[in-house]
Amino acid sequence: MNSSKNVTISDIARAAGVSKTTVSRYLNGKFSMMSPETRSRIETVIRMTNYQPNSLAQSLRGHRSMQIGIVISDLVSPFCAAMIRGMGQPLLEAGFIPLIVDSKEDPALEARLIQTLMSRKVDGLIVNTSSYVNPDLIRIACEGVPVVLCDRYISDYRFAFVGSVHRSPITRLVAHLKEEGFGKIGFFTQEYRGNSTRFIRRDAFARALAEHYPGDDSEELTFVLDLTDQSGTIRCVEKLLASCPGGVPAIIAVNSATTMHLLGAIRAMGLTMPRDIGLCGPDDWGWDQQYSMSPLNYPGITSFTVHPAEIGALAAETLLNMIREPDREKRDILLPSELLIRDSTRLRASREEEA
Amino acid sequence: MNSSKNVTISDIARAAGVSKTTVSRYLNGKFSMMSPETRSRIETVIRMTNYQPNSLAQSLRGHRSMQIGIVISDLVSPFCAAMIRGMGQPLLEAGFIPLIVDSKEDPALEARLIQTLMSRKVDGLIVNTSSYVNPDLIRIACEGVPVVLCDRYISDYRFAFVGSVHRSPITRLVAHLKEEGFGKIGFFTQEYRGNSTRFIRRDAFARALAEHYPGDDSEELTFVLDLTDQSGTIRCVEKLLASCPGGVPAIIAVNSATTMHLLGAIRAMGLTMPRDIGLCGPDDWGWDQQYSMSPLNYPGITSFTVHPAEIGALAAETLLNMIREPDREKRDILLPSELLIRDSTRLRASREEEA
DNA sequence: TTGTACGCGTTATCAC
DNA sequence: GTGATAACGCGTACAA
Repeated sequence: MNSSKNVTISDIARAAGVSKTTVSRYLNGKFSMMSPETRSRIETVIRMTNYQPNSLAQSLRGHRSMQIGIVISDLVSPFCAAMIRGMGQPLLEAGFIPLIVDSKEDPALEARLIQTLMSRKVDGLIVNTSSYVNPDLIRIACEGVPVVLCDRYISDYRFAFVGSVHRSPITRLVAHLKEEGFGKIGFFTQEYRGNSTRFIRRDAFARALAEHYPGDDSEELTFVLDLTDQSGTIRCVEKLLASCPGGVPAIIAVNSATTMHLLGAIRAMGLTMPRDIGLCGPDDWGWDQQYSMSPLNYPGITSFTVHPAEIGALAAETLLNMIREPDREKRDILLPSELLIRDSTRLRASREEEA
Repeated sequence: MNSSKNVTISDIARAAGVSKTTVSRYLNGKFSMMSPETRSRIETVIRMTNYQPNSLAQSLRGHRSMQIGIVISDLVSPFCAAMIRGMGQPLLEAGFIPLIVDSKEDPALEARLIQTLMSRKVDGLIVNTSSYVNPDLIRIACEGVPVVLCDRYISDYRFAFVGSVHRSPITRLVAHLKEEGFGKIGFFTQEYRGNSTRFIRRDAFARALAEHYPGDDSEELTFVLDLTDQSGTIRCVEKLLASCPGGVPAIIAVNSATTMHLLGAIRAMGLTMPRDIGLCGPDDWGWDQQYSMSPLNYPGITSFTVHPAEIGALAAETLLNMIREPDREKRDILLPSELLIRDSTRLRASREEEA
């Protein structure tokens, strides 16, 4: 959008010797309403000038901006990046352009950004929220703007939601670790209050522990890490090891960032997996699908699949449906997960090998 | 932007008992042009309705969309994600909103996306290109739309450019490896033609090799990998090992994705660093700054710093300057890099330890 | 200090 | 088949 004069529909009309109306009809494919020769005249002029209609004017006139606001909690996380990529295709194909903003896990910033998007007149909102309470968002939804929540949800309101199954993979992981003979399981997490995903995973851990390790206290075995503090993490791992004398403990990491972090800690401590300690967690980043030889694969780390790109794509499609048919009932979509057992938790096999 | 009637400037005017003009003045902070009481009346009404001006109409009227197009080559790469994050702050603070699109390293898609952005009337373009030739982009720049290239450049035209120093870090790396006593250096890269960054790094390797390893052929020692083919990579590593009988070879990886990939391969082959092989490369992802214990740190991998977020921020600021002062001369900005020597290439120290 | 009237580039309605 | 014309919501000469 520049100071230099842009070619408009009137210019085309004048050059083709027709009226704006006819050009507009041409642009919207109403070819049956004009003679073949005017059609081709217009076509030629448009070709020559490579004219493109001003979508701002179209939006103003048509009351639809064809813009979708996307609020993401942490753009640099591979999980979020993959979700965003997943959203792009369906939106662009439907003629919408995403306005992507990054709240950096800051609820206050998130609120401001949502305001910004609203004043830009977006036709809908996909929110991967940093908040757990967000009255503004609820108000917006009530005012009739289609909103889809993505991966994380908010209390006090039933939004359309697309995410992953979080509970059952953790449950199966605990059962698997028990079966392999691990003596103790620690759940290593980032701060999990105010984050529905972490909260559910940690809750699933607590319940599974009660079933498979009846004596253990899930409070004591939940370690809340600061991913920038390496020595703190090492102390937590040491504590877990000390709590399991004569046995081998295992770690369930709450997400991939924590897994990577622990991978570093375990190597720094000179521990061998699974002989000294087990490690497993979600593959939130979808790296299993993308890279054949990520650090998650060698040495193989037991994980369960998450599908961020698919979540994003489904969220976008859900939103598009809401825009097309506003009164359709909304239904949550939860993507299933698959367990991938790898060496980092194959304790029995490793023992047999040594014997 | 919904079917339900939105509150407009006329509504505010009517409610406050003034004209649209006065409200408009209020919105643009021209308080000196109205009496204190009308000002407060307007303020009240706007509060009550939480009215926000329609930015579409503002843009149409003012010939500035306050939108910046961002074309990224690979959104899911941590490097690109960090660049985008860096752009966000300056743009939003200046009142612009980024329209982010992902070309997925596809030049044809890139061209289409740029068209889309132009028809959305963006006020400027930041392009992290997937092409090496792009006449459309050159045409757009010539038509007066401000364009900044980011990290990668295009042939045949002098765009404003923000990127990293690529040549000297590789040179210093080769010198370092020579000094440590590595017998051979292999340059492991993804396809590097049509990618200015990879091309420069590989060229720097060739020149440095000629200086420090006069006999070696840089052609033979350049290995072009497919990051989805693990066995192919392993064969390349084996070839490098075989070419260095009685000595220890080292690998320079062209980027972080390749480094991660090689890390997996080396572990899968059961090799120990630096005893059996050396490994180093750029930290394109800025993980050194972000995570205290990334897999790059344990075991420590020698790397040189790259600053994607800073590149993004500087690119955004450069573009804003171009918008504000169109005729200012454009100057390339190249961010410096720092070498971080870690265990993966400390061959001498490792030998002394063993002795 | 305040208001009127026009134009930004489109599309939809209605008339020819 | 084609074309005036009136919106869409806002900013700004110009007038009062």
